[in-house]
Amino acid sequence: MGDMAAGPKPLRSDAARNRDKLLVAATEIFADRGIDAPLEHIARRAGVSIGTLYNHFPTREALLAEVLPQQLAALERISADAMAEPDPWDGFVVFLEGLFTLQSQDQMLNDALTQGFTLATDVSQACRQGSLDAERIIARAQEAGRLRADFTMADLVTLIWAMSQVIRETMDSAPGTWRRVLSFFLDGLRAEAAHPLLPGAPSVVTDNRP
Amino acid sequence: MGDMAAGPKPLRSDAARNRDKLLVAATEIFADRGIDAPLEHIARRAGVSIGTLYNHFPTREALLAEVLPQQLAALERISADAMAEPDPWDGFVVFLEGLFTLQSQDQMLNDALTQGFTLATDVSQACRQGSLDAERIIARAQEAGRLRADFTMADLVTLIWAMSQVIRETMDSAPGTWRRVLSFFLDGLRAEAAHPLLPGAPSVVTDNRP
DNA sequence: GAATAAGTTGAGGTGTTCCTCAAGTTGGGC
DNA sequence: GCCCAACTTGAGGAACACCTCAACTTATTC
Repeated sequence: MGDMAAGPKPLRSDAARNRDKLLVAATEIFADRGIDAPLEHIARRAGVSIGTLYNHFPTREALLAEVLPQQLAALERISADAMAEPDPWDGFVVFLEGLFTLQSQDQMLNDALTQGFTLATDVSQACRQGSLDAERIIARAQEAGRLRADFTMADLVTLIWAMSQVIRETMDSAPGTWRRVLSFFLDGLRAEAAHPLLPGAPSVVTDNRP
Repeated sequence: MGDMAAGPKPLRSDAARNRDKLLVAATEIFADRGIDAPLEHIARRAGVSIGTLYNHFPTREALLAEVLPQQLAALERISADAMAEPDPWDGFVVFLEGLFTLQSQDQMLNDALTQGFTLATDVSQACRQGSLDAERIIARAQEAGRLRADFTMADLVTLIWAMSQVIRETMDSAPGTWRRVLSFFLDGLRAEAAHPLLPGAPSVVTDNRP
């Protein structure tokens, strides 16, 4: 009764348990080894054979598609916090700080946002949602005359690329370095700091990734 | 007579030819495949067996140590140009533009500067020389009151990390993007743009790499 | 033009990760 | 308690990159 909409198939109890163990293991391993961590490590950590992993998740992307959105959800909370900030510039800053804090805590997220928008549909879907939020935060700060007018969504993507590397490189030796870089960068994003772009810099930004 | 100071050993003619072919091939392959390119590719491009490559260069680092400084030399010319610029700020900008132009033209250099000061002694030696030049350029711009006072050499290293990723990511799809990011960043580095750092940002910079 | 030291070769061993599949195990309905 | 579909297992094949070394080739010297 009522399992008409259950869709796929009910899993056997042991299979369900293994699936969960795999998801937990994947979350951990991906978080600190990054998105390219060997799947064998995940299977081992889950106490399960590699065959079982492939049984449940035929590709690495399938596994990521289950694990990533969970982390990506944190991003929505951050967007909300940012919009809740009364001052639009502060909101923009809160958003960036939150975003990079997440990235610095989770290598998977860092990789995902970098390599990224090139992943499984579920994932890029979540990214797209994040993009919309970001766009609103940017627009609000610009309308208030606080954020320089020529800053675009594509520039945010580029900034994410830049910071992802800084985070990767300093995570162990000097965590927090990214806050310093961000401070400098933010000072260049204030409306009153804006100078003409360097000659040769593209002024029309072809959207970086679809 | 007079080969007392010749040091190592005179190479046989064919060996010398092969060595040259290897260096040329390495320069090309490293430049567009990056520092981790398979050594087999280099041997093949040189028209020589993999054994011969290992014969001449026992490790990847040994090969890099011959090829990199050659490219790194371009950096010295850029430093010179920068110091020749009458305006200290312009000099600073010229230096950064030159540096990143090099990086965007040569994946090897990009990787080397990123991963980098962790390489063979010859290489890190050359880096150290570059560091000294950079330090002078920074100091000059700061003494003129143009570059914000809290910008350090370690921040330059961090900036290089950041830009290396931007360059890697946009090289094919949108080259020149790095100029846009640099424009924004520079606007944050002007003395008059300086605001207090974000809370949590390290204000004393432990030198990033030895 | 022989002799030989110098140099070259590439098949093959090592290690890593990917992924598959035939054989074995087990949950759960009867 | 039996049975079978569902699930698990891990050895092993494929791909790639590393590096070595015994057998071969060649430049040079006399």
